[in-house]
Order: sequence, then C-alpha cells, then structure tokens
Amino acid sequence: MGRAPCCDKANVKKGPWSPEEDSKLKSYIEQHGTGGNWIALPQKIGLKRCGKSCRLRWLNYLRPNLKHGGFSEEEDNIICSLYISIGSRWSIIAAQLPGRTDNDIKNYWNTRLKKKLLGKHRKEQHQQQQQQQIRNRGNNSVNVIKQENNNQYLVQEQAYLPHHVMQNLLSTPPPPPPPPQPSVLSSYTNQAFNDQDSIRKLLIKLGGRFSGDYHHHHHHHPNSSTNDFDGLNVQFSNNATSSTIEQVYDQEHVGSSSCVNSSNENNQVQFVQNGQYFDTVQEEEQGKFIPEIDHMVSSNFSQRFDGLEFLYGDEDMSIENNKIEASSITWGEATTSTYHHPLDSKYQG
DNA sequence: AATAAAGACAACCGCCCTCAG
DNA sequence: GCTGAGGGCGGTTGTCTTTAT
Repeated sequence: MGRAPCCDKANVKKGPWSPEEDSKLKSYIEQHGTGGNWIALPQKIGLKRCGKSCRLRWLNYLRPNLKHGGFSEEEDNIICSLYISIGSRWSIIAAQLPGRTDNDIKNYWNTRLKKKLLGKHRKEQHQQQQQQQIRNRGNNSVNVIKQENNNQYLVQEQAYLPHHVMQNLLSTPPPPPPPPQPSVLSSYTNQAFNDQDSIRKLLIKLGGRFSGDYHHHHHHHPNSSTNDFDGLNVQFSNNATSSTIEQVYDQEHVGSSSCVNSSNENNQVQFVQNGQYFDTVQEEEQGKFIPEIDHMVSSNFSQRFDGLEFLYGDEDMSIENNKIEASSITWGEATTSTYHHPLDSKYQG
C-alpha cells in the first residue's frame, strides 16, 4: 500500500524560493514558531509550498545564525575528521559546526572537499611513482634501517616505503609533543589536513579508540564479521623479509598496560598496541569523545571507508578477517613503521 | 562573443524512524 | 500490534554561475 503524499503535488510550487516566500515564511516562524506541524504551516501562511519544503528552506537557509559558504581550514579539518570516523552522517557532523547545516556540509564535501583531498592524494601518488621509478634504477636491496632520532625509531623496509616518505621521515625532526587538548574534536581543529600523514594520524587515533570501544560493547569473535574492527593488523611482507606491526587488542583486557614487543630473526617487529606507542592515541586518551560520535565510531567501522577509497589507494584496499593489508595504503606504509618506542632497545644502534 | 563544460549550491525525492490514535 | 502522519536524513537532481575553449 502506497503512502499518502504529504501535500497535493499538483498545487505546490517547486523550485527556487522567491524573496517574498522567504519573507513570509521567516516572519511567520519568528512570530509564531513552527507550531510543531510543518505540513500545516504553508496553509497558515498562504504559501503554495510543501511543508517539507518549508522546513528545509527554514533549516537550511532562513534560520538565524546560519553561515553560508566560506568554510575555514578549521572547519575543513573537522569535516574530514568526522567523515573519516562516522561517514556521511551529515546531521551529526553539522551538529559540531555551529551555523552550518547538514545540507551545506554535504554539498561542500561533495563538490569541493572531496576533490581537494583527492587532488592531494593523486599528487602524492604521482610523486610516489616517480620516486619509485628512480629508486628501481638504483639500489634494489631490502634493508632494515634503524635510526635513532630523539627517541624515535624508524624501522623501515626500503622496498615497501615510498622513497619520498622515507626521506621525510629521516629528514624531518619529530614534532613537539602536542599540548593537552580538551577534546578530540578540538584536536581535529588543531590538525591540518594538508597531507596524508594528518589523515593517517587521525585514523590511527580513531582506530585505537574503535578497538577499545568495540571490546567494551561487543564480544564477538574477532573473525565473526569482516566489518568488525577488532584490531588493526598491518602487515608488510615480501619474499626476503617481513616487517609486521600488529595492534593486538586483548579481548578481556582492553586498555591494559600490558605491552609485548619483540622482534625475531626475520626482522619481524611485533608489538601489542596498548595506546602507548602512538602519540595520537595518547592524545585521544586525554580528551573525551563526544558521546554520540563515540558511539558511531565504535559501532560502525566500515562506514569510515565509504567514499574514501581514494584516501587509501585505488586498487586493493581490503578489510578481511580484521586485517588491513597495507600494500596499497600508501600513507600507512610509513607511519605504521614509525613509532615511538622507549622500551625496545633491540633497534638502538 | 558564443558555446560548452565544469563547478557550486539549492531544492527535491524517497526511505526510514517515531509516535499517536 | 497495526496504521498512517509527520519529521529527519542522505542521496540525487536541477538550476544558476563561472570558467575554458
């Protein structure tokens, strides 16, 4: 059985609103409110518009204290961050941006922000390919590079790290520790999504939290669903050596301080991530997630990737059995091999 | 200057959820 | 419990503007 239409489609005006219509609607609502019934509103005002159309017009355009256009870098960062974490929940994202509507943000994302990020990603990939070609002509050997740099140890395999990323890691001094942050959201605003590294950092930040919350709220078998995010297992491997970094979350001891770190003769590096090694996770622990968002990100991991394939690489980003095969995660290759590890002395010197 | 293409934004559509009767 | 109205939301389309050829 079909649903009765909310209004007489034949007798309602569609298309752009005229200034007169805007004026009528605005003045009426300012004086009388909506009355809790949008459907009846246009009749009261004498507008030949659908009630839903009135509601949208009011919410998206006429409502006071609305901002239009001119998104700031800070707002860009928030939108990107939240999109990565909760997907296209525009109303929730809009709730974090005073004066912005979900429609506004949605349009902004679809028309500009996505392309902006895509453009950067493509540029990075292009540079990466060029560097790869140059590197292939030279030394093809696979080395594990160990470097001490202000207590930051880089464990890399040249064959798997983009050359320019590696150069950046080796040449760029580690950033100063971030100041205490009142909330994760505010930390987003302090981040600049000007490079893949920032996006990656955010994902690590959120990823840590996902896992913890997941265990708090769900006790599924880790392999019960491909969408379950039990832990992030990033593996790099080749025929010669393998370097594996695992974030393994103890099903029963989430957030515990236990930390296992080891390496074996195959140059394999493993550690149990407890939020200690990643500065971003530590940052996260200092703040409080907005409860609603917290719930979203903990319950819907898969959504983080909707529409963001370009952030991860075009080919074979796969999430299977709670593993992310990182062969195509260009931004992740470097960073998962970069970690602060004050305990492990095996890689010093 | 004319036209096409692309971009930006507003508005609509239809599905889903909630809640009252 | 069922039904339908209303509201909310995300996706899509339409329209106007800007830019490129």
